[in-house]
Amino acid sequence: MSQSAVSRTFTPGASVAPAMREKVLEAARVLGYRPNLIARSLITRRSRIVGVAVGYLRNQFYSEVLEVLSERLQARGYHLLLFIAPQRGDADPQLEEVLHYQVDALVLLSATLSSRLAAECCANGVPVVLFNRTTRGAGIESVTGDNLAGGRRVAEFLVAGGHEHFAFVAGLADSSTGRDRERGFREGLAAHGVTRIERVEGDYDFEQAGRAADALFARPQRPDAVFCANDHMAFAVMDAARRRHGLRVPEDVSIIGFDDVGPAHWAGYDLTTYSQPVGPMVEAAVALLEARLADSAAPAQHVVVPGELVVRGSARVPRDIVACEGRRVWRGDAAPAGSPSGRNAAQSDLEAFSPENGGR
Amino acid sequence: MSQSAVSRTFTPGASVAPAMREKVLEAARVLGYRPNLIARSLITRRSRIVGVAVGYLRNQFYSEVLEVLSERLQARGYHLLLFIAPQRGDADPQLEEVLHYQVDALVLLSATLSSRLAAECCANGVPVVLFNRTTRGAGIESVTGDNLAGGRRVAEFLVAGGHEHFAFVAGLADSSTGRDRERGFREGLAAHGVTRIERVEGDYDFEQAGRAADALFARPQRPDAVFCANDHMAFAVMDAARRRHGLRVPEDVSIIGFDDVGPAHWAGYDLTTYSQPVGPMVEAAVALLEARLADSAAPAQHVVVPGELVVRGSARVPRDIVACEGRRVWRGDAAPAGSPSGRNAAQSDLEAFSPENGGR
DNA sequence: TTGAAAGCGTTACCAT
DNA sequence: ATGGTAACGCTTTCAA
Repeated sequence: MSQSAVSRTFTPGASVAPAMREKVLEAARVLGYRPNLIARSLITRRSRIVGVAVGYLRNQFYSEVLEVLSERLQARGYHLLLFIAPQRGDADPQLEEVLHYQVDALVLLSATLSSRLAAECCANGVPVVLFNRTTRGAGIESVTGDNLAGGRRVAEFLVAGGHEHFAFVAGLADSSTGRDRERGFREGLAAHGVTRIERVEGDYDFEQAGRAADALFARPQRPDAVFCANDHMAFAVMDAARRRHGLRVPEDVSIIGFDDVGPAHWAGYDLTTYSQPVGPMVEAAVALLEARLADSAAPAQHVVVPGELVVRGSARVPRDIVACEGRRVWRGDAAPAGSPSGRNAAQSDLEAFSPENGGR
Repeated sequence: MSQSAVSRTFTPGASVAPAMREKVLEAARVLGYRPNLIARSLITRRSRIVGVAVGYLRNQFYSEVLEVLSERLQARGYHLLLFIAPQRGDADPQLEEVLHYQVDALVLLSATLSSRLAAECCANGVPVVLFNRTTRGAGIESVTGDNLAGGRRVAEFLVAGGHEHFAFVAGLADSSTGRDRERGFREGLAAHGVTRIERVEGDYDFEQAGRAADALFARPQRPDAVFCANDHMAFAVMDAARRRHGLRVPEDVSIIGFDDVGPAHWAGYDLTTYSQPVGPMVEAAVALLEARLADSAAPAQHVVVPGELVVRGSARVPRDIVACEGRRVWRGDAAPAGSPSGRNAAQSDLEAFSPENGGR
């Protein structure tokens, strides 16, 4: 039988007689033959490989995203060539190699990876999706959480909780995500006349955030409300507060993060945080990718996926907090329309405050 | 200029005149030309791609391994095609697709992935390295921590700490790793005449481990020493003990894990655990891979990388504990020869017990 | 429905 | 040192 027959057998929907099909399949079984996808991609000019670059996996947010992204992409028949940026030094030259594999698209999973490369890919006709980051450059898709609204809502919540001395643990300076969270936070506080905010740099790094917190808690006017640019740093800040400065959380100091990663609901931290819903964010990224792959002329979009304030035990709660479906919600000014409120919800879920559910 | 000239320009160490080299490079710059690694691999029959399959990334051990593995592989010019096994259902058919990309080797990063596929690859001449798992099947390389010794040492430590009622939170039944840890634990206890061990199934899953712990702590004879088959489950067990059963750790119950993942040293958990050193384990895996790639007839090896008991605050310590270089070590019976002990070490590092260093 | 032949971008080999 | 050409394993096009 001919090459063509074999090709058709392994091409879904090709016209091949059942008899021939069986013959080919049988021969393949005997010979241990597998179609070589690399050779295929040479002629079809589609590798069905998506390059994924990520800064670090220690921040669980990225592990979670990678896990879901991989699942969704695999479900659509894509495979994923992983690139993890080295700790120190410029990642670009190495990342560039990924492009040599003729990836169909590139997902940049990091608040900090260079956008020079993104622009270059884009110029070469390789769709790029920035995940958890934006850029001004045209033609580049991006998906982020609602950093601005999140920062603002955290500010509202902390003000309503009666806090007086505010601090912000920043990420990296060249991260649009961190900047937006900070801007939202500042705007939210400014709306209540608060302009003085202690600021330290955590660099999105656990150890560095711990040191920054040490400095913060040693200042003469110790803050009683700390907003961290992500959960990963918030854990370090909580460690510093409780273990090294003898502070009780939230009695002495309230700490709030951003992302709502897995460990945020672990009892050891029980972190109040603003969520970035991984499922919807990944779904948006994949949709953007497919749209672009189908029509390369489609205009680049920037999708903002809404999150919510997840009220747990690491921050003092305002008096008007309410229990709803086993969790605490705070309406504040910014609650979505139609969200439950008032006595009924509170009534029906009073057990929400039992220790099992995050009461403190 | 010819194709050959271009090829040589991009082949390190090929003989090409500087003038020609420049000419080619200049043309490439103008045209935006990049060598197509896919086409190259078609002829060289080496893709420089390593397939990496992993069960889940929520267990930080695997995120950490993936991060280091990626770094080491990239440093050697390999790239990594990632496959994450879906939560439910058989992963084999999907994983099989990875093989169609002509990967140079396959790393199975999971205590539970099927070994049928491993055998098949091996038959096709694709080297396979099992990471954190072994198999009886011949021809398959593997790297594990010292599960047996670890389990035994944990047993010794808990006995020396004066515990009386022991429990084991198991992983999955078809995991050689989990079985070895349990066997070591049982042997270690048996050496001291303890044969009664409460056993629950945690399935390597956070939620399941939490439920298992709930059952455990509700039993009439509550254990005062719990060994968990990995850290990931130990966190859940600690949460259950402290939050849902009002138990103090380690006063009421000692909890010990296995792996020494990042969060184990976070103050919220401060977990005593037996380490699996990620760096050396990955190094071993890569060495195995390269040896096999260089000489495909080399006999398969099974490398066991030694770990150590990392003494922190989640388990009651024996009286003969000693401070050494900022950390607590317990000599017990199993200490490596030449490890520091006695008054000098203890003396020189008394500050090891300050709060900053994990004292409790 | 099937087969023959061209061609995808590269390297290997052999001439020059 | 350089160029020509075959080959890698596949899909595509065209003819039968």
